[in-house]
Amino acid sequence: MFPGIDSGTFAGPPAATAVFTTVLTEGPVSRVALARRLGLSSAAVTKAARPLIDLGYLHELAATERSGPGAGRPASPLAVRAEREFFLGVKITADEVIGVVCDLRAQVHVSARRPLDAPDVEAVLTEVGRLVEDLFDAFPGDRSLVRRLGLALSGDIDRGIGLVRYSPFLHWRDVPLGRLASQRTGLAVTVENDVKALTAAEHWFGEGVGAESFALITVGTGIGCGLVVNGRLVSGSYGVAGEIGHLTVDAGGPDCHCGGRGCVEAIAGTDAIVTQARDHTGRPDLTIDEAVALARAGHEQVRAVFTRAGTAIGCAIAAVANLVGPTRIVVSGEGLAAYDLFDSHIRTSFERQAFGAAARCPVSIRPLPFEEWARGAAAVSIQSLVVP
Amino acid sequence: MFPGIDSGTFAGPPAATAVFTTVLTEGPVSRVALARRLGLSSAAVTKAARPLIDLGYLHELAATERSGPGAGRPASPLAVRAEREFFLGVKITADEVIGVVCDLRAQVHVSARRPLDAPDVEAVLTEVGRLVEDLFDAFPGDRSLVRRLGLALSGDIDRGIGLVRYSPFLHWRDVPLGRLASQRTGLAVTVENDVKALTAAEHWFGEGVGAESFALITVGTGIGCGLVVNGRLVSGSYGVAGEIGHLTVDAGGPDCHCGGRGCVEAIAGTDAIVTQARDHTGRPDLTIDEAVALARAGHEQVRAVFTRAGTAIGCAIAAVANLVGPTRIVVSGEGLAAYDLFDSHIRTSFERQAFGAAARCPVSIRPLPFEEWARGAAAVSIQSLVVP
DNA sequence: ATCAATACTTGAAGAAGTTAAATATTCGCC
DNA sequence: GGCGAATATTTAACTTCTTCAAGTATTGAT
Repeated sequence: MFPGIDSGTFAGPPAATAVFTTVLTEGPVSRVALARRLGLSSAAVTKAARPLIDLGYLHELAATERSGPGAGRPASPLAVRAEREFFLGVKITADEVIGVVCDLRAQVHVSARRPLDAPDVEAVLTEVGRLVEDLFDAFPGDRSLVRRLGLALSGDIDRGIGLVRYSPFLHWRDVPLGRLASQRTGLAVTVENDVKALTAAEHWFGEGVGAESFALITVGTGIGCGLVVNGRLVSGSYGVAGEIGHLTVDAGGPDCHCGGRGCVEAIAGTDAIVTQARDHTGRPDLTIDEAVALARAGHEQVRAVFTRAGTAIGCAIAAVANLVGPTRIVVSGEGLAAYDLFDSHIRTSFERQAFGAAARCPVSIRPLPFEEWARGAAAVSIQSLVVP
Repeated sequence: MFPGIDSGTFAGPPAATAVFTTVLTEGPVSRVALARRLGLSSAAVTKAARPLIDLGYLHELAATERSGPGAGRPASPLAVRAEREFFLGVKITADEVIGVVCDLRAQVHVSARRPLDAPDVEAVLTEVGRLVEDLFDAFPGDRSLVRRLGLALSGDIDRGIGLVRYSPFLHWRDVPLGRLASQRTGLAVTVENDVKALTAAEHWFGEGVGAESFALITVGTGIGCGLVVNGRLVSGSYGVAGEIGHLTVDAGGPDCHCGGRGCVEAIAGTDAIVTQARDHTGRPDLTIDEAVALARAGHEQVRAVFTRAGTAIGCAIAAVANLVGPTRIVVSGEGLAAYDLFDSHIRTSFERQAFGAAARCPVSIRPLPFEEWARGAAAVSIQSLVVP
């Protein structure tokens, strides 16, 4: 029924899957609360939970809080035994691979990175293999508790079969990365688009928990978007989804390499910001960090570049909110290291452009440590354990 | 188990619902094909289908085509008995109510309309009541086969409880239209936003059949969008979804009443087209029909207005395609009566703006008879029978 | 006529969930 | 300290739905 450590996937009756997923994502919950939440009888929850407890995936917490006004038996909340199993997550970029080891609750225990010099399949597999070894070496726990590896990279990915359909930055087409990495490492491998992986992580373990629908906007060199609608990740039929980088947001904006004009990416992408800051300072070698420093120091024109970028991002978010109406929105990415320069402008612009009540949608804005991408990959791997 | 004509909702075991929905939407299918399609055993399909046949909702068709290479018992495809039950659908606009009677397959049998002079709740209920009477009078079949009424109107609607949260054009807030109309007519009433209703109709009975995800763009006075993602209609958390009218699509476009500039609606909305045509002809009383006639007759500048509108619509579609990646797209609405003036420009612009393979997404463009809106309402009513 | 192929049906067996009753644990109150 | 009300969990009998395996039905090809 439920798998021992050796069996491949984790398939059980629907109720068991629902119970496990809910406990995993929504923290310790009593059986009665689970029953209410999932529309099951409490008897069904008891039965579904037992094998999960026997296998060590769940355990009972000591009763803590008193519930009602007066009396009653205290609940014994079910919680995930986070250290029952560990998961590897690796993000592949053009010039390095970044990896983490996470527990069942997607907490990072170990991380590592390796440079990547050639983008060919063999080189990537080799470096991923070495990175996995590094992670295993650094991992203090029992190796046999690690059976799964998630890979995340930018591009058109078929998660179901672990196929990289097309990766522009690696120049790959139709590479069966899942199968290859599995042969190389001996682990069960999942492959997912990086933005979608991050969205999945946020959906199960971050701010998206409990939201019927939400949107994750990533700001960096490019501007991306991951969507969850009706509780499910949006995949897109033709390998395309969440492409918001080339939405027009500023009628009088700069030309974009896509051929359009005033695209978000041409205003708020990291490269665009650097280019604009260089123009305004006359320093052709200005870096993004220097631009941030200048803006913080009060350089009017450079500051205006960030203001404009924040406004552009706000417009893009509003477009997403108007179209799909998410319950909440998270804005994240390396590009938000200069968070303080963006925050208020993103919000103001969003609220002005959002339609009616959509403006009330909570928006979280926060920078994203680079390891988060790898954690996203691990999160997908965790999902693949629960919902194969 | 399954309802006789008197019982309220149509709730059965999951397999029965799945079988009925599939036969309803995907035409005659054999039991074996259903089993494969739904991941059930053929025994389960047989058992699920029996009560549906007994109740007259399904029937067996004569075997028609030979299947495989040589031999085998021919299939007896299951089909919906379309005239087993009929459904009323009514679209409410600012100045009239339009109604239809549809069969189970959403084929229109009767239609009617009545003017509406006051937009207050009482007046609308009265006219809807009269329209229902008109439809009943004109309906040639047995009245007892009609038990359900769908209402569709623009605005923020809670379909679940039949509540009109906010309707700008009627100036309504929190009107429990479902309950009121049910009391008035004695029918089971569903209420849905008009664009979503049309999307639902297209999803079950139109070009959206079988598509995991698709988008319906309506072009008229406003520009709207209905979405189906992962097989489910997108509702939006704050009463907002599918608002694409104010996407910026033309950097140098005209000002829009929303405060922005170059919005789709300010370029391709019916009012915007008329305004532009008036400017170009110097005739302040020009109607939309006259503008269409002029364009068809070759009036350069007026023609250019339509070209520009088509281009703007194409941009908007591309934005939707890039964000959610639908399997297919339908562009429709009264505004496309001048279909021939738009078609190629919409396509060209869409293909230019769509990202990568998304440009391959099939786009259907066609005008929409006004009764289709009422049919959409009826379709929601049909859905409410099957999936309460 | 017989065989192979395919479609459908049947009845026994099994899985998953429900209801109702029993058990467990607490609080407030005497 | 004991008792009753309140809440949580478990147990056991039962219901429902589904599959499995074996049979029946119907056809084309030989």
